Amino acid sequence: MSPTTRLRMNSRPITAATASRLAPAFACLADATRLRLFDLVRRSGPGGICSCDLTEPLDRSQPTVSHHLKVLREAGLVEARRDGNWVWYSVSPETIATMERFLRG
Amino acid sequence: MSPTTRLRMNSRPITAATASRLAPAFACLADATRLRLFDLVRRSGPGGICSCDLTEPLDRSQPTVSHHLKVLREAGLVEARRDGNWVWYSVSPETIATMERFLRG
DNA sequence: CCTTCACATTGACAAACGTCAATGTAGCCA
DNA sequence: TGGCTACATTGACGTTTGTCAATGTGAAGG
Repeated sequence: MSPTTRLRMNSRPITAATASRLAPAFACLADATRLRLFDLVRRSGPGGICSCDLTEPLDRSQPTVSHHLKVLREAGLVEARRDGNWVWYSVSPETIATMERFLRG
Repeated sequence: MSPTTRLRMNSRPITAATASRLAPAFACLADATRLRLFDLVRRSGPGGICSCDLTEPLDRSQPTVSHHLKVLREAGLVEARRDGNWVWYSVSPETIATMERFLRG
């Protein structure tokens, strides 16, 4: 018989469905470029940062940065606000808080 | 001139090197199966959980579970302790704490 | 209109990833 | 020694991912 069969768990493990909702959020920060991108957006404060100011510090092409911003936006890590020609990105705190709660256990 | 050129940042953004060290930790939890695997290990408490008790609740083959455990171990999220034929896995808290600090900002 | 600027989308490609069947390895016990 | 058990490794496969060049879109200014 397997050794932990009779061990009691502290609480229920997360379901496969919950994991499938949580994993994409972690996947957002699984790439170094995207992690730095998120970091830059977060440090820009509540006003946000313009997309055009992100290409140079990341040393990536404009389409690549645009792609990563889309991934971050669709996962709910950042939000975009249009102002004329410019698009300002800022942090959307809810998903980050969910990830933090999971890590805390 | 770009709109945020003269904005002052709260502090320095993380370097590319730091991001390259942090991203693999997030990549560990970027897959739903591996996230559930980590969750199961964590809930098993300080004594850890035996590898053979992880295959069935995850509905994955034994080599797949073994592979994911290796990824988690090499990233410093879990640690393994051998006891005869069995291998017990438990959480290694340091990397998780680093991820948590990053999320907190 | 026409141009320019900021940003998004498409298409393509190499690299990385998740998965399993098959096989290998190491420890226990008779 | 031989066999059984728990786990690791290998090899192969289709899928996903990060990247950029080329192109598209939409808003502002003349």
